[in-house]
This record gives sequence, C-alpha cells and structure tokens, in this order.
Amino acid sequence: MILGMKKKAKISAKNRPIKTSKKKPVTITTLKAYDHSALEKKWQQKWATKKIYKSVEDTKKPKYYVLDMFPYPSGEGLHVGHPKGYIATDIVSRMKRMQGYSVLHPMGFDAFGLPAENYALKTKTNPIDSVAKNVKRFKEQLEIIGLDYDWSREINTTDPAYYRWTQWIFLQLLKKGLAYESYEPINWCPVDKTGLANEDVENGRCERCGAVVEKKLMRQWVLKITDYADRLLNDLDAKSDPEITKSADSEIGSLDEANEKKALLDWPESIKEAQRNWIGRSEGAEIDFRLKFDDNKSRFVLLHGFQGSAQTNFLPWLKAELEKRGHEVEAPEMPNSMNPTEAEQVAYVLANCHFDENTVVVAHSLGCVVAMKTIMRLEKPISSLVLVAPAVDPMFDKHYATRPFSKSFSWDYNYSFIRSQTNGRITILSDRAETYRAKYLKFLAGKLSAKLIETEAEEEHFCSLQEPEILKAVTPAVTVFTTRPDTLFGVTYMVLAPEHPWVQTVLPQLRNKHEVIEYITKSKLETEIERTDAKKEKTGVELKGIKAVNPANDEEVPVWIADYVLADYGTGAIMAVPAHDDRDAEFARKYNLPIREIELENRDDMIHKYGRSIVKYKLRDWVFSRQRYWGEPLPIIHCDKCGIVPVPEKDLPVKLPRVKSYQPTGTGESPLTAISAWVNVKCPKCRGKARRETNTMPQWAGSSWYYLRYEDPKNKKALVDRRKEKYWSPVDLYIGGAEHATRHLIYARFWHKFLYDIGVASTIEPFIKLQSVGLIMGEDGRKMSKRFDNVVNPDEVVKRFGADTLRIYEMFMGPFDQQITWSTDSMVGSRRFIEKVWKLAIRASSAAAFGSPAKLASRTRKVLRSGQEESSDLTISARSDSPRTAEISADDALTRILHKTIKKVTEDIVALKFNTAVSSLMIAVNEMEKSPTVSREQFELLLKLLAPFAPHIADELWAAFGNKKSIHISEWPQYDPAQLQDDEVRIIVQVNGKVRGSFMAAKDTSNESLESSAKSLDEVQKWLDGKAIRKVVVVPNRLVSIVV
RNA sequence: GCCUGGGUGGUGAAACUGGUAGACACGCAACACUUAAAAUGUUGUGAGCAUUAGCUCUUGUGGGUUCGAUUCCCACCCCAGGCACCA
Repeated sequence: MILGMKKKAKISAKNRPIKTSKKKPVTITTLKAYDHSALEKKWQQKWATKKIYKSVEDTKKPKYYVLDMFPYPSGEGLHVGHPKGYIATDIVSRMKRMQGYSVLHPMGFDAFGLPAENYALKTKTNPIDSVAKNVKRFKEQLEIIGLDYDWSREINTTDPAYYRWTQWIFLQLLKKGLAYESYEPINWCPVDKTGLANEDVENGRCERCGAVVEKKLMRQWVLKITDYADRLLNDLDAKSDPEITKSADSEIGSLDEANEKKALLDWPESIKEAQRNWIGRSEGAEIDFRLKFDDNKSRFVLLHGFQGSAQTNFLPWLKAELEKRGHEVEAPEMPNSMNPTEAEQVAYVLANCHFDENTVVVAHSLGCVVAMKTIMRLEKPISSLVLVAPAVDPMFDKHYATRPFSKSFSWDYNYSFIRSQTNGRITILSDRAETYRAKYLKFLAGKLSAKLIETEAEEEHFCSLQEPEILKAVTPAVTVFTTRPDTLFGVTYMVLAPEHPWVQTVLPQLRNKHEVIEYITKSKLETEIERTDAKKEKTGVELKGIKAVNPANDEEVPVWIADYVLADYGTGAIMAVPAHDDRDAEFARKYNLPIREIELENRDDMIHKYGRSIVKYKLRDWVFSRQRYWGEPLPIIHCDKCGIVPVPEKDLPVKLPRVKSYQPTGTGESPLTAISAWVNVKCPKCRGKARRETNTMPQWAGSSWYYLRYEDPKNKKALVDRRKEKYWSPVDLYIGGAEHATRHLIYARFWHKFLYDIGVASTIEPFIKLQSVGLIMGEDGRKMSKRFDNVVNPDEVVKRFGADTLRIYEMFMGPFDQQITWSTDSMVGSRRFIEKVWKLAIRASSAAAFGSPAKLASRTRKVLRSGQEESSDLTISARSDSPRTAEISADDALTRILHKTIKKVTEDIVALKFNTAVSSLMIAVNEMEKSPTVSREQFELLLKLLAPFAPHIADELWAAFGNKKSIHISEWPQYDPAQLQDDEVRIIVQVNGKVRGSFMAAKDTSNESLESSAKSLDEVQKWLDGKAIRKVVVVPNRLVSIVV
C-alpha cells in the first residue's frame, strides 16, 4: 500500500471545544488517519443527495457557463488523460460558485457515428445497447473523480428526444436553402464504406481508419457552410463591443478605436489560425482569356426574337464582330416575325441554315424556343448553344399565356436530347434587371445542365445595339483565377486542370488529341495523395491547335493541361507567370516555355480593366450524409410526384429503427434502405407512395448545438426556451482537445450563426473563451492506447491515491495546455501535499489551542539536543515567558502569505494556470507547517482555496471544524491589498551589471538612502575599490545598479 | 514553402510591465527516528574551479540595444502543431 495509509478512517465522535477569536466555542471532531476511499465516497453521496450543484436561473446572480467537450463513450472507457480537462472545468466551476455565480456545468454524451457503430459491429451488439452500457461505465468513472456536474441536465445525442432537434435544425437549414442535394464527386472511404466531408480527410486518408480515400460520384446532402465563410473568418477577430449580439460581418469601426476594444473570442491563437487556414480566404481576380483555334471552322447561326429581325438589336453588331474574327455567320430572317408560329420558323431555319459539329447557335428571346426545337430535329450534334434571355414558359409566368405567340409555340422540350445534341455545351445569359425571368431561367439551366450567366445587359432584355456580354459568352473563353492580377503582362502560357470542362470541348479540334487523352487518363489513375505531392516533378501536355488570348495585350499564348493545376480550386485554370511564380517557373523550365520579367502593374487597375475581383475559399460545403446506420436519419421524404418533401415538424423525430443487420452496404446507400417497413411511407403532401431518405447525418451533427440544449434539456416545445437561452448564453469557458479546431469548432460556429440568424440563439458566437487541454501521454512517451499497452486507468489511480491526489497531480503536472507524460511515481508529491493538509488539521483538532504543533515539539527537542540555542525563534517563543510578540509577528507573516495565496490562486484559476495555483497552495501549507501558530480562520481560509482542487478532503476537514454547510457553497475569500505588501524589501546591489550583494530596507525608502546603503556594503565596496562611479541606477524597492 | 506555438538543472517546470534565473515538485545524497526496512522529518542539490570566504560560466546558436536581457530587436538551428502544387 502506498505511503502506509490503509487504516479505515474513523472520524472519532470524541468532540471537544476549542476557543476561537470570533465565534462561540464550537466542537471540533478529532481526526484520525486519512482514508481517501471512504471519505471520498461519503462526500460524493452527500453532494448528490443534497443537490448542491444544481444549476438554477437565478436572475439576481451573475451567471457562469463552463463547458467540457462532451465525451464519445467508447468501449474502452476513460483513461487518465480524459479527466484532465474535466478537472480543470470543475475547479473553475467550483470557484465561480463560491464567488456567488449561478453556475452551469453540465455533462452529456456524444454517441452517434462510426466508432460506436464499428465497435458494435465488432462485438456484435446493437449500438443502442452498447452505447447505453458504455455511457453507464463512463458516468461511473466520472463520478469517482468528484466532478460537480448537474446530472439532471445530462444529454445524449442518440436520444430521440434530443435528435428530434438535430433534425429540426436540418429542416430549418433546408428551408433557408442551406441544405441541398448534390451529385458532385466526393471523398469516399472504401473501408468504412461512406462518404466523408473534407474535414474528415487527413492527407488524403480517412481520418478514422486511415484508408486512402477515393473520389466517388454520388447523391448526397450538403450544407452550405461556404455561405458563412466570411463571418466564420471575420468573427474570429470580432471585438466584444459593440454588443455581442451584433455580427462583425460589417465594418469594424476605425482602427485606433478598434485596437482599444477587447477581442470577443478569447481563444488560443493556434486554433484561430488553424481555422483561418482552413477557411483559406484569398482575394483575387477572375480574368477571361479568349480561346483561338488555329484551324478556325466555327460557324454561327444567329436567331432573332419576337418582333425582331436580323437587322435589329445586337444582331448586326454581333455578326460583324464575329466575322471580324474570321467566323462564318448566318443570320436568317425568320418569317412572320410579328405573328410567328413554331412550325413555320423551325422549318425555315432547318431549310436555310447549315448545322454541323462546328455550328454555334446563338438565339435571343423567342428565338431560343426556335433554336431548341430546331436542335431537337437535327440528326447530328452541333458545337454549342447560347440562349440569350430565353422566352419564359407560360407555366412560370401567367402574363406569358396572353402573349400572341403563346398558342402557336409549345415549351414542351426533350431536354436530355438537346443536351446530347450540344454535347452539354449550353450557356444561358440572363439579364439581372428582368427579375420575373429569373425563376424560369434557373429551372431551364437545371434541366439543360446549362451554364447560367447572370449579368447586366446594356439595355433591358439585351436590346441594345451592342451587347458585349453576348460576345463574351459566344466566343469560347477560359476564366482563370489569380491573386496576382498585377502580373498579367508576364503571362507566357495558360494551364488548365486535366478535368477542366473546356478540355473536353476543344478536344475534337486538337492536333494531338491522343496524347491529350492519354495524359488525362494517366492523371485520373493517380490518387489524390500522389497528385498533390508538391515534390513530384510537374508534368503536362500542350493543347496543340488552340491558343489563349491575353486580354491585356492581345498576345496569343499556348494552352497546356497539367495536373499541378487543381480542378476544384479557383476556376480550374491558371494564367502562368513563370517570372513571378515558382511553380510556373519550374514547369516553364522543364518545357522550355518563355519566362518574361515585367514591371508590376497596379492591381486594382488591372482588375478593373481586364477582369473582376472575386474572393475564393478553400473551405468546401459540408458533405452531410453518411451511408451508414448509426446516425440521425435525415428527415426527408422522396416522392415521385412532389420530389423532395421535408418531414413535417410535428412528425419529428424520425426515429432510427432498431434493426438486426446494420452492416454498411458499400453501394452508396445506407443499410436502412433494406428496411422496407421503415422506408416506404406516404408522401406528407400528396399522400402518394413515397420513400424515406436513408442516409444519416455525420457524427458532428449532434455536437454542433448540444451546448444550447444543456440550457433547457427537457423542453418538448422548443430547442431551448428563449429566456433560458438569454440567461445562460454564451458559454463563458469551453475546454477540450485541440484536435477539434477545424471540425467540431467550425461546424458548431456555423450552426450557431445560423441559429442566431433564425432567432434561436442570441449571440453571434457560442464559445467566448476556449482553452485546449494538453494530451497526457503514456509513460513510454507514446499516445495512451490499448494498442501500446500503456493505458493508465483512472479508477486504479483513484483507488490507490484518491481522487483528490489525482486531481492535484493532473493540475500540477505542468502547464495545462501542454502535452505531458504521465508518471505514477511522481504522484507521491501530490499525495504528500494532501497528507500535510490532513496533518495540519490533526494538529488543530488535537490541541486545546490551535498553535502548539507536534512538530514544534520535535524541533524543540532537536534544538535542545544540538545545543544551538540561538538558531530559532520557535524555541524562544515556545519557552519564553512572553511568547506573545513572536507569535503575533509570525501570525501576521502567515496572514500576509495567505492573502498573497488568495490573490495568486484566484487569478491563476481565471487564467487557467493551475500548476502555479497548486504551487502557491503548497507554499502556503509549507508556511503553516513552519508557523508556530495557526488560527482557525487561517486554516479555514486555506481549506476554501483548496476546495476546488481537492473537494473531498476540503469538505471533510471543513465539517470536522464544525461547519454545517458544505464548503463548496461557502464564500470564496477575498484578499486585502494592504496585506500584499511587505514592510521590508530586499534590495539587490549590482556593480557593472553583476549582482554583488543585497540588503533589507524598509518599504519605500528614498532613492538617496538606498544608494548610500548600497555603497556602504562591504561586498560592494570591494568591487568599487576607489574607482570613479560613472552612473547609478536606482529602482525603488528593487535594486541599486552601480557602474564604474 | 507559409502560418502559429515553443526550446530554461538529472526530471516536470517557475519567473510581474526588462530588475537576485531555477519558485513549487520529483529524483538524488547525507543525517535523525528504527533491531532493520518503509514511512516521516532535517539539511543539501544548475555546472566548473576553490571547497572557508570566494570566483567564473549558465535560459537552443550567433550578433545587437541597455547600467541590467529567459523577457526587446536582427539572423540562424531544432522541436510540436495547422495549411499546402490553393495560383
């Protein structure tokens, strides 16, 4: 047994009175051996039955919300590293409660997601059961550490009563257009058989299992976190004034003023920086480079609109411009323009124009209907189609039903055929001023998979004689993104990503088609890891047969494809400036492309003249569906007739069915698909046959808002009651692992801002102060893991040393946010400290007056034996006829030390510097041991300061001194500033910068007097040695520095 | 490559706005108590030279500012973390 402490604790009932200065004589329990096990258990039970940690919305008190990142209850239980953060919040929470705050310090469990599901698969238990078991085990482990959670507020993300609101939030996101179905290729983990968000991928591997992720094209639900990118970024540096409730989205006042305001978020710089990097904002410009074909065979067909002709609007101008560029242009004069019919006009166009693979059809207004109907009757595909402000389907606008042509034209298109006849190259130009057209054009663009360009026409509906936007749209151009528009004159070539859509477009016209196809195929075979390896030598192929035209100087530059250009960042195309970019330079040298040094232009001028400014983010929308069983079902119903139908809010929660087989399918559908009784439902809108969405939410969903639920955990009518939310929010202190910097902490901020926007949350940020916990490593220096067999179990440590010792040790180990190695051997120091406190109390309870220590006796004995009479005040005070003076001055000294300790401990807890707080407590205890007298007040004061750190022993001794109510609801001590100053200070004397002596002086002694005292010291005289003094610096109460 | 932290005894670490570097604790050594061990207590403990006084060196390295630098400035090395062919 450690330290020989094993006797059963017997708090003897033998009571006796003790005299104290203020109070009436009270009873003090005689203390015996310190037995942590019995004592800690006793107090944990007492706290629970008395409910002293219950959180109440008391409007008369200030509030303090302190939060832990809630645990994921894995099957392995807690190791000794987990409680470190919990102990820290517990200490803060206990002090704040004693300081008179109404404290909210809750705990719950985050249990949906892959780890629980994989564990369940491995152990062949249903996750519902294994989670319940694991939660129970976690709670037991937490309880023995003596944490002051209000368990009546416990939550669990897998509880339908909880995830009902997770689903509710999703529905609100859907309502606001922030949740959408997408068919883009996404990250897919082949081992876990599910799609992943960007945040779940680390260096091209699945963050959970380490498998290399693949790109997979599949249907998925996505949340538009990118809409919040700017706010997520800006609010990291928001100022706390103006009020917390106002977003820093807008301007941040004048600079000098802003500097004075405190930052709203008190977060570690590293985490803020990680988020900034992750959001990855860059300001730059988009610049269009026209493509020019060596062998120019494009032929244009221009189709005018209702009441128009080939001679009206922009048509003559456009024809001339295109002919200037060497194209052949046909602009038929369609019959009966004032009262047209579809049959007549289509027939006319078919008969009078030439259509082949090089034909580009440009149509305006009603001409667009003619164009599409014509294309539907062609046998062979054409090059591309440009629709300028197409006529609106009367279905979308009643006004159109009365137009003269509405009966003689039909809007009944074969969209997919048109798509294939144009090789998917369709552009729709929309004039922003024509708002009534917008909805239809969006619909049309969706049906045709067309590129929709919303722009400003020179005249409404593109009726001006010159419409440059149309010329831009019809002349093939590639848009590049650059952050260096000032280098535009240095462009010597252009590079497209191999996946760039334009590569497919121009492929038929290339002279080295096969070489290009081969390169594309090869780069597709590479994994993301191989492709994005910056050390790899760059490769590429020139697209022979086309050139890009630099808009700044009309220079024609070669066009290449190369896989160092990424398809999914910027526009997937770059302008290469080898003289000013290392990567371009490397590529240019390899392929002998020109490198041109230029003088930089003014950035803004260049953007204004040749492009448009734009902001790009690395942040991607949040892929929100998982093809797995163990998650919140997405509350969506798919109806053949009505399409995507949200589950009505009154029908929430959509409960996850209990199933026998939840093995992932790997097909891109979740195992829920097989549960036909659950999947097949009636459409809430039309009552027809419909199917439930079978994808589930990712693990991060439930944790993105849980802190709000603690404020009102049982509410059945709302996510959180408005009044309670206002009272508790925001979280004042949030402690957890730094590994959540770019996952949980970004997602939660995103959801919080959304909830703020819809009026659920009242603050722009959820967590005001954030602190990350440093990991505790195994004794072998590696991460604690079953795999390395280096896990230290807190239960065993508590059994051997007690929870109070564990708590003190974990706080004393080192700076809180620093990674540190566990050492069971080092725990004795903390244990000794606790025992010293215990012994001090024994000294108190076993003496008639609190001031004749056993130690004093032994010291006295020793002093007597060695015969060194003069050495100790103690001896004198113990034996002197008038011990009072010595005792009083010792008493004063101790009081002063205690006041310093109050200050230090209080400030250190606020600053989360627990290691130095413990150290100052140790200093205080050491001083008490040495002091000949310790008053009851002094000892109780120490107990209060100790209470947050070692709550069990503190309450035990507090009660032993006759206090009826728990120490944890007593009042936190305050220090007297007058007591912090010593009457005498040590003055250091330096000669030529070296310390040569010191002396004591009364506080605030004058500079002159200090100087002369310093000079008169023997050890100083030695160094002065009659030399001329060149300079003397005196710092009051500190030092005298003499230069010779 | 860019960004953010950090580098102090045998070990974990302290150090206010530039003012005695190494608080507090572990370990180690000696002593006391003990038949003995453990526990406890006392004393010592950055390195080197002298070992009595004392002197010199020392906060990753090299410079600088200053009466004085772990602290401020410049350059560099190393460690941890974030981002990364992001144009």
